[in-house]
Amino acid sequence: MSPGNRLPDAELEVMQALWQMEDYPVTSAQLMEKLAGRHWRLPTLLKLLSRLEERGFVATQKEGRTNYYRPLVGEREYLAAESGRFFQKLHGGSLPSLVAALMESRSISPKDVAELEEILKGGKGK
Amino acid sequence: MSPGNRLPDAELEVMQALWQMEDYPVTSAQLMEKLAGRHWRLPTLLKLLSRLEERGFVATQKEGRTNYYRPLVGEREYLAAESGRFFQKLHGGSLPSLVAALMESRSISPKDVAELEEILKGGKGK
DNA sequence: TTTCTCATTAGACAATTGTAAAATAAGAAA
DNA sequence: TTTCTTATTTTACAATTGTCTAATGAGAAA
Repeated sequence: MSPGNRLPDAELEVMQALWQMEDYPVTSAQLMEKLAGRHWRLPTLLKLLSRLEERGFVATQKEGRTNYYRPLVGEREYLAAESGRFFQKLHGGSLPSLVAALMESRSISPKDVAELEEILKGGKGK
Repeated sequence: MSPGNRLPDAELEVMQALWQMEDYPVTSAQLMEKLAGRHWRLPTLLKLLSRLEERGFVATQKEGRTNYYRPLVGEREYLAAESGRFFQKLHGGSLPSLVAALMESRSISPKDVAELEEILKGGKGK
């Protein structure tokens, strides 16, 4: 089944760190390192991981005192679901509306869009 | 100053209803009508409006017993800010990533993108 | 002017989120 | 086997959100 809901910001950050890992499973120590910038206390990260487990986003496997984590939901999968929701909710499914907003926020330029078009030419057309 | 933060879902819905109104100011009764589908109790809507006022999203002006509301933040403005945030946070500012996600969620087709390109040709280029 | 109506404001409350201090517990070290 | 370490789990808590019910209050109706 697909990711049903938006993740809270802090949990999303943990998932993003997890998705960046080279291989699985990983320990909380490895995640702490990747998330060093957040200056979280270890229990904070662990709590977020346990909530992510409840949500079905990560699987935990314990070996003695240590926990090993791996993602159950892929990044592509989550980005697709969440982007679709955002697109519908805020732009009513209008691509021109979305692109206009991104240009207005100076997030993209017309050139970006043109380049994108190039890439899509020859895509799995329909 | 620009809209600093993401609006909670319920408040966003109120703003969307407000943005759809023909002319301002409007009363809570008119908003209730536009939001009929939500089946909110009147105090619920009023509370959301008061929170939106605190945030600086709407201006309230009271005439005797009645309140009149008008948006202080425009839809374009909010969509630009929020879309930019979303784009950065989830896609790291990568348009290909965003478009791929939208295609994967079946929210758009390559044709949509092609049409968009048409529209942009002749845009305020650079 | 007394009372009724109904919009607005105040309170209230449970659920969610962000973050961490205190309590556990299972190996490691003595 | 006794004690120390330190990852994990429990608790805790304040802030935010979604929705209401109860309390107000200002015109309208009597």
